[in-house]
Amino acid sequence: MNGIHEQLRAAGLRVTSPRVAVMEVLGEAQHVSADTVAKAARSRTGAVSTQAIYNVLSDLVSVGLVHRIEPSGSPALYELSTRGTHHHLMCRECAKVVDLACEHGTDPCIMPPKKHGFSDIEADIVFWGTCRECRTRPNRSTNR
Amino acid sequence: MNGIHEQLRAAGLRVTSPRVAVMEVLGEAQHVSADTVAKAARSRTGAVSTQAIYNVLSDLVSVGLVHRIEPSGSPALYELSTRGTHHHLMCRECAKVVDLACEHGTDPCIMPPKKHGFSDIEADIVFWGTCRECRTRPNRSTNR
DNA sequence: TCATATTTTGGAATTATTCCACTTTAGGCC
DNA sequence: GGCCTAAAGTGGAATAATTCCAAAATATGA
Repeated sequence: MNGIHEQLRAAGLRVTSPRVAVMEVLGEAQHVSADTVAKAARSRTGAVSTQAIYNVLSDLVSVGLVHRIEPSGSPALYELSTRGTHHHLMCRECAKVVDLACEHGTDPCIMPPKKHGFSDIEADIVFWGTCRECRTRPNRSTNR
Repeated sequence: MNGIHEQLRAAGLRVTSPRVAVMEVLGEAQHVSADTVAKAARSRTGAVSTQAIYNVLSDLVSVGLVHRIEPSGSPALYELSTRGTHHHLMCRECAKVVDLACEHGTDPCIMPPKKHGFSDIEADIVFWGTCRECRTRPNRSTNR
Protein backbone atom coordinates (compact mmCIF):
# COMPACT_ATOMS: atom_id res chain seq x y z
CA MET A 1 0.00 0.00 0.00
CA ASN A 2 2.67 2.41 0.98
CA GLY A 3 4.76 2.72 -2.14
CA ILE A 4 7.58 4.47 -0.40
CA HIS A 5 8.77 1.41 1.48
CA GLU A 6 8.79 -0.60 -1.69
CA GLN A 7 10.53 2.07 -3.66
CA LEU A 8 13.29 2.24 -1.10
CA ARG A 9 13.63 -1.53 -0.96
CA ALA A 10 13.66 -1.84 -4.71
CA ALA A 11 16.47 0.66 -4.79
CA GLY A 12 18.44 -1.38 -2.30
CA LEU A 13 18.04 1.12 0.52
CA ARG A 14 16.97 0.27 4.04
CA VAL A 15 13.69 1.69 5.16
CA THR A 16 14.38 4.27 7.85
CA SER A 17 12.19 7.00 9.22
CA PRO A 18 14.31 9.86 7.88
CA ARG A 19 14.15 8.35 4.42
CA VAL A 20 10.43 7.79 4.56
CA ALA A 21 9.89 11.29 5.89
CA VAL A 22 11.98 12.84 3.14
CA MET A 23 10.16 10.86 0.48
CA GLU A 24 6.83 11.95 1.90
CA VAL A 25 7.89 15.56 1.99
CA LEU A 26 9.06 15.41 -1.60
CA GLY A 27 5.78 13.82 -2.57
CA GLU A 28 3.99 16.92 -1.44
CA ALA A 29 6.28 19.73 -2.49
CA GLN A 30 8.14 20.56 -5.65
CA HIS A 31 11.69 21.74 -5.99
CA VAL A 32 12.47 22.30 -2.33
CA SER A 33 15.78 23.02 -0.67
CA ALA A 34 17.52 20.71 1.77
CA ASP A 35 16.65 23.13 4.51
CA THR A 36 12.97 23.10 3.64
CA VAL A 37 13.04 19.33 3.46
CA ALA A 38 14.68 19.23 6.88
CA LYS A 39 12.04 21.41 8.48
CA ALA A 40 9.16 19.54 6.90
CA ALA A 41 10.68 16.17 7.78
CA ARG A 42 11.12 17.24 11.39
CA SER A 43 7.58 18.42 11.76
CA ARG A 44 6.63 14.96 10.65
CA THR A 45 9.07 12.62 12.33
CA GLY A 46 10.38 14.66 15.22
CA ALA A 47 14.12 15.14 15.37
CA VAL A 48 16.17 14.42 12.30
CA SER A 49 19.75 15.62 12.05
CA THR A 50 20.76 17.93 9.29
CA GLN A 51 23.40 15.46 8.32
CA ALA A 52 20.78 12.75 7.93
CA ILE A 53 18.79 14.97 5.59
CA TYR A 54 21.80 15.51 3.40
CA ASN A 55 22.72 11.83 3.50
CA VAL A 56 19.22 10.75 2.67
CA LEU A 57 18.88 13.21 -0.18
CA SER A 58 22.23 12.20 -1.54
CA ASP A 59 21.33 8.50 -1.32
CA LEU A 60 17.98 9.05 -2.97
CA VAL A 61 19.63 11.00 -5.75
CA SER A 62 22.24 8.25 -6.22
CA VAL A 63 19.63 5.56 -6.70
CA GLY A 64 17.59 7.79 -8.97
CA LEU A 65 14.48 8.22 -6.86
CA VAL A 66 15.12 11.91 -6.44
CA HIS A 67 16.39 14.54 -8.77
CA ARG A 68 18.67 17.33 -7.69
CA ILE A 69 18.51 20.73 -9.36
CA GLU A 70 21.42 22.99 -8.66
CA PRO A 71 20.58 26.48 -9.71
CA SER A 72 23.45 28.89 -9.88
CA GLY A 73 24.00 30.64 -6.64
CA SER A 74 20.93 29.20 -4.97
CA PRO A 75 20.96 26.19 -2.72
CA ALA A 76 20.28 22.87 -4.42
CA LEU A 77 16.66 21.90 -4.87
CA TYR A 78 15.19 18.42 -4.81
CA GLU A 79 12.16 16.77 -6.36
CA LEU A 80 10.89 13.26 -7.00
CA SER A 81 12.15 11.80 -10.25
CA THR A 82 8.70 10.46 -11.03
CA ARG A 83 7.61 13.75 -12.48
CA GLY A 84 9.45 13.06 -15.70
CA THR A 85 12.26 14.98 -17.30
CA HIS A 86 11.83 18.68 -17.38
CA HIS A 87 13.90 21.78 -16.97
CA HIS A 88 13.38 24.84 -14.87
CA LEU A 89 12.88 28.52 -15.31
CA MET A 90 13.86 30.54 -12.32
CA CYS A 91 13.46 34.18 -11.41
CA ARG A 92 16.75 35.94 -10.79
CA GLU A 93 15.22 38.12 -8.16
CA CYS A 94 12.73 36.10 -6.16
CA ALA A 95 13.93 32.59 -7.01
CA LYS A 96 10.48 31.50 -8.08
CA VAL A 97 10.67 28.28 -10.08
CA VAL A 98 8.53 27.25 -13.02
CA ASP A 99 8.61 23.72 -14.41
CA LEU A 100 9.36 23.64 -18.08
CA ALA A 101 8.86 20.78 -20.45
CA CYS A 102 11.47 20.63 -23.15
CA GLU A 103 9.36 21.10 -26.24
CA HIS A 104 12.10 21.03 -28.78
CA GLY A 105 12.10 17.31 -29.08
CA THR A 106 14.09 15.17 -26.78
CA ASP A 107 17.77 14.75 -27.43
CA PRO A 108 18.89 17.98 -29.00
CA CYS A 109 18.32 20.07 -25.93
CA ILE A 110 19.91 17.74 -23.50
CA MET A 111 22.67 16.03 -25.41
CA PRO A 112 25.82 17.77 -26.51
CA PRO A 113 26.82 17.08 -30.09
CA LYS A 114 30.27 15.71 -29.42
CA LYS A 115 31.22 13.71 -26.44
CA HIS A 116 34.87 14.68 -26.20
CA GLY A 117 35.62 11.35 -24.56
CA PHE A 118 33.10 11.93 -21.81
CA SER A 119 30.52 9.34 -20.84
CA ASP A 120 27.26 9.40 -18.95
CA ILE A 121 26.56 12.89 -20.10
CA GLU A 122 23.53 14.71 -18.82
CA ALA A 123 22.43 18.28 -18.38
CA ASP A 124 20.06 20.00 -16.11
CA ILE A 125 19.20 23.21 -17.76
CA VAL A 126 18.14 26.06 -15.59
CA PHE A 127 16.87 29.05 -17.48
CA TRP A 128 17.07 32.38 -15.74
CA GLY A 129 14.78 35.28 -16.24
CA THR A 130 12.92 37.99 -14.43
CA CYS A 131 9.34 37.17 -13.58
CA ARG A 132 6.52 39.56 -14.21
CA GLU A 133 5.98 40.36 -10.56
CA CYS A 134 9.61 41.25 -10.01
CA ARG A 135 9.85 43.16 -13.25
CA THR A 136 6.91 45.37 -12.40
CA ARG A 137 7.60 45.81 -8.73
CA PRO A 138 8.07 49.53 -8.11
CA ASN A 139 11.31 50.35 -6.40
CA ARG A 140 13.49 47.33 -6.86
CA SER A 141 17.18 47.80 -6.28
CA THR A 142 19.61 47.45 -9.12
CA ASN A 143 21.82 44.41 -9.17
CA ARG A 144 24.52 45.61 -6.79
CA MET B 1 46.49 50.61 -27.44
CA ASN B 2 45.45 48.95 -24.26
CA GLY B 3 41.98 47.77 -24.99
CA ILE B 4 41.18 47.04 -21.40
CA HIS B 5 41.01 50.65 -20.34
CA GLU B 6 38.71 51.46 -23.20
CA GLN B 7 36.53 48.47 -22.59
CA LEU B 8 36.05 49.50 -18.99
CA ARG B 9 35.35 53.10 -19.93
CA ALA B 10 32.93 52.10 -22.63
CA ALA B 11 31.09 50.05 -20.08
CA GLY B 12 30.86 53.01 -17.75
CA LEU B 13 33.27 51.60 -15.21
CA ARG B 14 36.17 53.47 -13.69
CA VAL B 15 39.59 52.18 -14.51
CA THR B 16 41.12 50.77 -11.37
CA SER B 17 44.05 48.45 -10.92
CA PRO B 18 42.00 45.53 -9.57
CA ARG B 19 39.73 45.77 -12.57
CA VAL B 20 42.56 45.92 -15.04
CA ALA B 21 44.31 43.05 -13.31
CA VAL B 22 41.21 40.89 -13.39
CA MET B 23 40.63 41.64 -17.05
CA GLU B 24 44.24 40.74 -17.83
CA VAL B 25 43.98 37.52 -15.90
CA LEU B 26 40.81 36.55 -17.72
CA GLY B 27 42.48 37.36 -21.00
CA GLU B 28 45.00 34.64 -20.34
CA ALA B 29 42.96 31.91 -18.69
CA GLN B 30 39.68 30.25 -19.44
CA HIS B 31 36.92 29.43 -17.03
CA VAL B 32 38.70 30.24 -13.81
CA SER B 33 37.31 30.49 -10.30
CA ALA B 34 37.20 33.67 -8.24
CA ASP B 35 39.93 32.24 -6.08
CA THR B 36 42.18 31.57 -9.06
CA VAL B 37 41.50 35.05 -10.38
CA ALA B 38 42.39 36.48 -6.98
CA LYS B 39 45.73 34.68 -6.82
CA ALA B 40 46.66 35.59 -10.36
CA ALA B 41 45.60 39.19 -9.89
CA ARG B 42 47.68 39.46 -6.75
CA SER B 43 50.79 38.09 -8.35
CA ARG B 44 50.33 40.83 -10.90
CA THR B 45 49.21 43.87 -8.94
CA GLY B 46 50.32 43.09 -5.42
CA ALA B 47 47.64 43.11 -2.77
CA VAL B 48 44.02 42.98 -3.83
CA SER B 49 41.32 42.18 -1.35
CA THR B 50 39.12 39.18 -1.86
CA GLN B 51 36.15 41.48 -1.67
CA ALA B 52 37.50 43.57 -4.49
CA ILE B 53 37.86 40.49 -6.66
CA TYR B 54 34.24 39.58 -6.08
CA ASN B 55 33.09 43.15 -6.64
CA VAL B 56 35.09 43.49 -9.81
CA LEU B 57 33.90 40.17 -11.20
CA SER B 58 30.34 41.04 -10.35
CA ASP B 59 30.67 44.46 -12.00
CA LEU B 60 32.25 43.02 -15.09
CA VAL B 61 29.51 40.45 -15.35
CA SER B 62 26.84 43.13 -14.93
CA VAL B 63 28.15 45.18 -17.80
CA GLY B 64 28.60 42.12 -19.95
CA LEU B 65 32.36 42.09 -20.32
CA VAL B 66 32.66 38.86 -18.40
CA HIS B 67 30.59 35.76 -18.37
CA ARG B 68 29.91 33.76 -15.24
CA ILE B 69 29.46 30.00 -15.42
CA GLU B 70 27.95 28.48 -12.34
CA PRO B 71 28.38 24.74 -12.44
CA SER B 72 26.37 22.81 -9.91
CA GLY B 73 28.24 22.31 -6.72
CA SER B 74 31.46 23.84 -7.97
CA PRO B 75 32.48 27.42 -7.39
CA ALA B 76 31.50 29.87 -10.10
CA LEU B 77 33.85 30.22 -13.04
CA TYR B 78 34.53 33.33 -15.07
CA GLU B 79 35.64 34.01 -18.62
CA LEU B 80 35.71 36.92 -21.04
CA SER B 81 32.51 37.31 -22.99
CA THR B 82 34.47 37.91 -26.15
CA ARG B 83 34.87 34.24 -26.79
CA GLY B 84 31.34 33.97 -28.08
CA THR B 85 28.45 31.97 -26.78
CA HIS B 86 29.22 28.43 -25.90
CA HIS B 87 28.31 25.92 -23.28
CA HIS B 88 30.45 23.70 -21.12
CA LEU B 89 31.03 20.06 -20.52
CA MET B 90 32.45 19.31 -17.14
CA CYS B 91 33.82 16.17 -15.55
CA ARG B 92 31.91 15.11 -12.45
CA GLU B 93 35.04 13.79 -10.86
CA CYS B 94 37.93 16.06 -11.71
CA ALA B 95 35.99 19.20 -12.71
CA LYS B 96 37.83 19.44 -16.00
CA VAL B 97 35.99 21.79 -18.36
CA VAL B 98 35.63 21.52 -22.11
CA ASP B 99 34.21 24.35 -24.19
CA LEU B 100 31.31 23.28 -26.28
CA ALA B 101 29.82 25.07 -29.22
CA CYS B 102 26.10 24.62 -29.49
CA GLU B 103 25.81 22.89 -32.84
CA HIS B 104 22.09 22.39 -32.87
CA GLY B 105 21.37 25.74 -34.32
CA THR B 106 21.11 28.80 -32.21
CA ASP B 107 17.91 29.45 -30.40
CA PRO B 108 16.43 26.05 -29.68
CA CYS B 109 19.08 25.05 -27.21
CA ILE B 110 19.16 28.25 -25.29
CA MET B 111 15.63 29.58 -25.38
CA PRO B 112 12.75 27.99 -23.57
CA PRO B 113 9.63 27.58 -25.67
CA LYS B 114 7.27 29.55 -23.51
CA LYS B 115 8.21 32.52 -21.49
CA HIS B 116 5.70 32.18 -18.68
CA GLY B 117 5.78 35.91 -18.17
CA PHE B 118 9.53 35.96 -17.64
CA SER B 119 11.80 38.36 -19.47
CA ASP B 120 15.52 38.50 -20.20
CA ILE B 121 15.71 34.77 -20.28
CA GLU B 122 19.04 33.08 -20.68
CA ALA B 123 20.57 29.76 -19.90
CA ASP B 124 24.03 28.58 -19.27
CA ILE B 125 23.98 24.94 -19.94
CA VAL B 126 26.54 22.88 -18.14
CA PHE B 127 26.70 19.30 -19.30
CA TRP B 128 28.08 16.81 -16.85
CA GLY B 129 29.90 13.66 -17.72
CA THR B 130 32.82 11.52 -16.74
CA CYS B 131 35.97 12.15 -18.68
CA ARG B 132 38.06 9.38 -20.14
CA GLU B 133 40.88 9.80 -17.66
CA CYS B 134 38.58 9.58 -14.67
CA ARG B 135 36.60 6.73 -16.15
CA THR B 136 39.67 4.60 -16.70
CA ARG B 137 41.49 5.51 -13.54
CA PRO B 138 42.02 2.29 -11.55
CA ASN B 139 40.70 2.48 -8.04
CA ARG B 140 38.32 5.36 -7.99
CA SER B 141 35.90 5.50 -5.11
CA THR B 142 32.21 5.14 -5.63
CA ASN B 143 30.04 8.16 -5.15
CA ARG B 144 29.53 7.89 -1.43
C1' DT C 1 43.19 71.08 -7.89
C1' DC C 2 39.24 69.61 -5.40
C1' DA C 3 34.93 67.50 -4.24
C1' DT C 4 32.36 63.65 -4.42
C1' DA C 5 30.66 59.48 -5.80
C1' DT C 6 32.70 55.19 -6.65
C1' DT C 7 35.93 51.56 -5.19
C1' DT C 8 38.70 49.11 -2.22
C1' DT C 9 40.05 47.37 2.33
C1' DG C 10 39.92 44.34 6.33
C1' DG C 11 37.58 41.70 9.16
C1' DA C 12 33.68 39.42 10.59
C1' DA C 13 29.39 36.96 9.34
C1' DT C 14 26.49 33.86 6.55
C1' DT C 15 25.00 30.00 4.03
C1' DA C 16 25.18 25.53 2.32
C1' DT C 17 27.36 21.63 2.83
C1' DT C 18 30.69 18.14 4.48
C1' DC C 19 33.80 15.69 7.84
C1' DC C 20 34.49 12.80 11.79
C1' DA C 21 34.06 9.68 15.54
C1' DC C 22 30.54 7.57 18.04
C1' DT C 23 25.93 5.61 18.74
C1' DT C 24 21.81 3.59 17.02
C1' DT C 25 19.06 0.69 14.11
C1' DA C 26 17.20 -2.30 10.19
C1' DG C 27 16.96 -6.65 8.54
C1' DG C 28 18.95 -11.34 7.75
C1' DC C 29 19.77 -15.52 10.49
C1' DC C 30 19.55 -19.23 13.89
C1' DG D 1 11.61 -13.60 18.63
C1' DG D 2 16.23 -12.07 19.88
C1' DC D 3 21.24 -11.44 18.15
C1' DC D 4 24.79 -9.63 14.84
C1' DT D 5 26.72 -6.69 11.68
C1' DA D 6 26.72 -3.57 8.21
C1' DA D 7 24.26 0.47 7.16
C1' DA D 8 22.38 4.71 8.75
C1' DG D 9 21.93 8.50 12.02
C1' DT D 10 23.70 11.89 15.60
C1' DG D 11 26.06 16.03 17.25
C1' DG D 12 29.35 19.07 16.82
C1' DA D 13 32.93 21.15 14.57
C1' DA D 14 35.01 22.45 10.08
C1' DT D 15 35.11 24.15 5.34
C1' DA D 16 34.39 26.68 1.19
C1' DA D 17 32.41 30.26 -1.30
C1' DT D 18 30.52 34.33 -0.94
C1' DT D 19 28.56 38.53 1.19
C1' DC D 20 28.02 42.32 4.68
C1' DC D 21 29.68 46.43 6.89
C1' DA D 22 31.87 50.69 8.07
C1' DA D 23 35.99 53.11 7.28
C1' DA D 24 39.80 54.56 4.13
C1' DA D 25 41.46 55.39 -0.52
C1' DT D 26 41.00 56.90 -5.26
C1' DA D 27 39.29 57.99 -10.13
C1' DT D 28 37.00 61.32 -12.63
C1' DG D 29 35.11 65.66 -14.24
C1' DA D 30 34.06 70.44 -12.88
